Amino acid sequence: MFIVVDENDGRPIYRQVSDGIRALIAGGELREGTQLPPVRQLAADLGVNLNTIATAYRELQAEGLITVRHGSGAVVASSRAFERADEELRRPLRTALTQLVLAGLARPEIMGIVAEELRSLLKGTKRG
Amino acid sequence: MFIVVDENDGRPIYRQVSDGIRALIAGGELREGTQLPPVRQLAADLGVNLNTIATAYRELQAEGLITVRHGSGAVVASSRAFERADEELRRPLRTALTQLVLAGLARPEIMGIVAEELRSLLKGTKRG
DNA sequence: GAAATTGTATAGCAGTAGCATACAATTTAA
DNA sequence: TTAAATTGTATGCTACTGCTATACAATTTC
Repeated sequence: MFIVVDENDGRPIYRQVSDGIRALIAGGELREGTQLPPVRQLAADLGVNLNTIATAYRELQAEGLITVRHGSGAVVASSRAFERADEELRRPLRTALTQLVLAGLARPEIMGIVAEELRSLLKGTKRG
Repeated sequence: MFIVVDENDGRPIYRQVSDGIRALIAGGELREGTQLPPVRQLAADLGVNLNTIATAYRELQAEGLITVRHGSGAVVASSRAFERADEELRRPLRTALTQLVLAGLARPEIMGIVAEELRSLLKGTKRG
């Protein structure tokens, strides 16, 4: 699977995994009904423990994005997460934008990067 | 000081503090040469331990944004952080955008929110 | 219904976050 | 010039988190 874990990425591994899957769902690469790989397989692919993957799956399930069942496995349940507070959605955006500003980028440059990232994220979805 | 710590914010307190100060520097509210409050004072204001603030200050110093000296205190050193890899700047942006997409927002809505946040962030700076 | 497949629970270890308290450098002012 | 005040730093402790290894349990397959 189409996900990488990076040692020097500040995020914990399970979050890197869940973030990666979120991006795939948001981008339409993983559609509702699609079966996710078994925790053991994805764990082996990424070279981590199966419990780490299980944690990622549980997080996604808590957001309503996937369904996890014992003997079967994990399936994409929706491409829409449970509703969240506006502030909660804006906070990480602010943090990211702050770093871009501190990197010395001007407003139009920043808007360009955002548009570019959003385009690449949504590549393969009808929505936009 | 113009910063809040939120229990239910996933970030550790010292990161909430450093992020808050970063935003103030990026937005021009804190200019080069401006003295930051002593760790004890800011700690008392926010109801946390002084070491938590000290950790935040050290993080900002490591990025070149402030200068910390023993008997004196912390001073804003620059409104430009040390250079960072492009990927490192884009990653948190992607994560934030993903959440907006999963919240069901369409591309123009998302671009609007981004523009709005960027505007509010840069309010009070000449740059843009 | 036995074997294989798949997620779950438990236990342990290392690292992180936060706190209380003691220490050290610098500045202030007597 | 030195004592007091101010300001950051270091140490030690506790709770929690992230990750792992291993054992357990539900479901599916044959």
